Amino acid sequence: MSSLRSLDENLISHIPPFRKLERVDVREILDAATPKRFSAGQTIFEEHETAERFFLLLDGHVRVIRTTAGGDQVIARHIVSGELMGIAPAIGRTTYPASAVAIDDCLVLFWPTNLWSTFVEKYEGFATETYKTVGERISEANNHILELATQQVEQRVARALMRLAIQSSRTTDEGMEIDFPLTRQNISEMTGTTLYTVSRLLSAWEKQGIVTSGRKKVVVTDMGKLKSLADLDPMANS
Amino acid sequence: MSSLRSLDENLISHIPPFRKLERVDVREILDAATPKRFSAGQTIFEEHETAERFFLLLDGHVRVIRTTAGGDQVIARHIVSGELMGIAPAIGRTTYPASAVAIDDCLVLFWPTNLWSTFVEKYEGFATETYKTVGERISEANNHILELATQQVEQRVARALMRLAIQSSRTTDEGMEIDFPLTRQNISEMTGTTLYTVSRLLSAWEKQGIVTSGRKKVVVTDMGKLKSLADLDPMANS
DNA sequence: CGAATAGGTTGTTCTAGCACAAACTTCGCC
DNA sequence: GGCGAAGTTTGTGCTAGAACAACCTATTCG
Repeated sequence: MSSLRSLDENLISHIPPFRKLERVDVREILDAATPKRFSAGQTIFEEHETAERFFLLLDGHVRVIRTTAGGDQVIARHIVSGELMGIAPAIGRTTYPASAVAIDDCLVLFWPTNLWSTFVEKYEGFATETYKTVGERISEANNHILELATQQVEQRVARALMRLAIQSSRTTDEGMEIDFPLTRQNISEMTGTTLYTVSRLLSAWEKQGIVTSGRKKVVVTDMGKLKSLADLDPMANS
Repeated sequence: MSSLRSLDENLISHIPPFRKLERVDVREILDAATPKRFSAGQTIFEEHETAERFFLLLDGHVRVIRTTAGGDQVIARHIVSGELMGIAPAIGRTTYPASAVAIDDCLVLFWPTNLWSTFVEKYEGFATETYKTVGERISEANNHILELATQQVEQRVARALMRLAIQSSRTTDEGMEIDFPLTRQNISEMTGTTLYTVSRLLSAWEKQGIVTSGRKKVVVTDMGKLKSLADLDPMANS
């Protein structure tokens, strides 16, 4: 009760889907929300499971994962604070299309799925903003397809690191440090390659001063060079 | 005028987004629509172009294409009759995310984009149905990513053909014939490989009685075998 | 504190499938 | 009815990157 009351309106009032709302509406939405903590490694929801809730990540990082029949894992995306997740109802699904696991300790709010339609009808701008989010995720997915179909492993890994650095890093004196634990294996699951190849690439890049990396840690020290690797056209050898 | 009046309500009344509508509503929607023909090879809309219209394909087949900076093409999906396309407004975009070209002669209806919000508000079930469509396309895209990241070329091509055969084929005495012109090059652009590799695969499969193929033509003669190729787990060699 | 475990590196081998080349077939069209 | 363009086949390299193996280094936890 007291923990519910303690949810501050500023927590969510700046987040896109809620940005255009009146203070009272935000209050209402918060009152309907349940906050929950997940510790690193915990599963927030599972692929194929009935989507009984949708979530807003307030703090921490979440990995969205799909698994093949053969047991291979693919990391579809990373969710950072301020993003909605598990929004199956938005796209007419009753079931989650992927699993979500907490990378570090996370704080989320969640609502029962049946409230989705209420939100969409009642709160001006909520629908448009979330559909914009959906649209962005479609574009991301399509770009990912384009990359997998046309680019070399080196470029794909370069792009993946660039995106992560832009999406979720802190700037240190070394450069842009990706601010959640990230293994070679993780990177390989984002790019459709093997942890060995990623390891070799990182080693090579470290020698060229493009990145610094350690156990579960990657720092981009020269974004310019990384970008030029990502943009390299493999066909342009004329 | 007379061509407009000639649009029959049965044309669209059975199509998911319109299925739940009253006859009058269907009439209204048809009256707002412009019909247009495209001949084989014509571009219906182009990637990055401002999305001024959304379309319903009434007859024919459309290829949805994305092009990389390096000039490579990727076929994102095929649209068959009865499907909406160019629905950028549904996902909060003002611009088309891909190009659409007519594979054979096509008949489409289109509406100005600004009618989208009217449709969503005014017609019960239109929103839910279209968001379901959006959801299906997201799933498709994610499956495609999974495939590209984890499967061998042979499986990807097998799957692509399976899907096409299911989605758009006529049954002849030979088997399921994909009912629009489809080249080796096209298949390679759907699966992220080269036309040479596709050609070799088709030749091999033809010898095994799985497919029959000719110029711009593919017939699946043994869906069961094709499916077992698609499902083959490359890791399962123990 | 020391063993177990998770993560990382690097060498070696091997092959799927790309690249390029060349010839063949089918089709549309003047 | 024959020419050119578009589509297909097949052969011959060749290499990116997967697979496997072995070893190393942090971390964690009893």
